[in-house]
Amino acid sequence: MKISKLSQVTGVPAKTIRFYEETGVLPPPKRSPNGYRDYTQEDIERLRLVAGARHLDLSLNDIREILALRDRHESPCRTLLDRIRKKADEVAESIVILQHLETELRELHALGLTFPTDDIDGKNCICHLVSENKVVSQ
Amino acid sequence: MKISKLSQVTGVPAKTIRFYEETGVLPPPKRSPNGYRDYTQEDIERLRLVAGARHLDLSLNDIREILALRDRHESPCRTLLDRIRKKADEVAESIVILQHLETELRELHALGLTFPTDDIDGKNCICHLVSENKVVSQ
DNA sequence: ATATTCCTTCCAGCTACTGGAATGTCAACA
DNA sequence: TGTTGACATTCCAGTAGCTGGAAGGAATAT
Repeated sequence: MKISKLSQVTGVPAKTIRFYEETGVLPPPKRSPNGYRDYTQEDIERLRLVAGARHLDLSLNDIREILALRDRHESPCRTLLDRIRKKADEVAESIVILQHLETELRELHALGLTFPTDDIDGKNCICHLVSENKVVSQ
Repeated sequence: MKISKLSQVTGVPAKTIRFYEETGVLPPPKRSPNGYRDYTQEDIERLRLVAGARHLDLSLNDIREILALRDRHESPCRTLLDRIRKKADEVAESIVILQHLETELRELHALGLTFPTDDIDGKNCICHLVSENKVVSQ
């Protein structure tokens, strides 16, 4: 199976497949006599696992580790579960940070709307607020 | 004022200050006879604006634009307000995406916990779920 | 004199791709 | 047979925003 076919069945761009190979996420596949990459059914499964894990926003480093376990015929399930939990925690943290950030942005925006926007040197200028430490909390 | 002082009063690492200069966010400052960068009060204000905007997660491109307006003695307040609103919208979007992701991760984790984690080839293996399209929704 | 700290420049690396150039291969069609 | 078009290959560079480190010069304290 050529790279375009693998790309099609997995939804992963060919560019990205080559990139995964180059960075050790996927093993170099056999080559056809013409030099084209020739993938097997196993490659599909492996790439599907990679794509699934990426969809969960696991890092390529995590994925490399998980696949390495698999290649040593150890079940990566425990490790994978750990990473998923850890990732969920990280995501939860990010959400909190972003919620604060959104609040801050909306408040600053609302405050800015009450100002004349052209007094570049005035204390009321939005630019001034942006450089204020009071506003730049956290 | 040397770079370490500017770094100290703004909280921006010296490395980052040099990086900002290199990438056109900050203008090259005067140099002392010994070749050291020599900053003024204005540089403090400018860097504070940059740091404040970065804290709001505005991009360096946005910030460069805003500062360019300022350097042309136009008030960047309207532009800045626009960017802040746009950024708030983007952040809101990210939050929704991350919330979905967290839900998915928690569900997958909970589901994974109910499986034997060692049947590497079994249908119940968490790895299998990760590569399933059903789970990889969105 | 020496030790320490600060300054300089430059180069490399991080994450996960993506775009593009230059070139090669293959199948179909006139 | 020639040519077109869709694929394939490699390699290089760029994205965002820094950060780390090496090699060397300069200022300060003991």
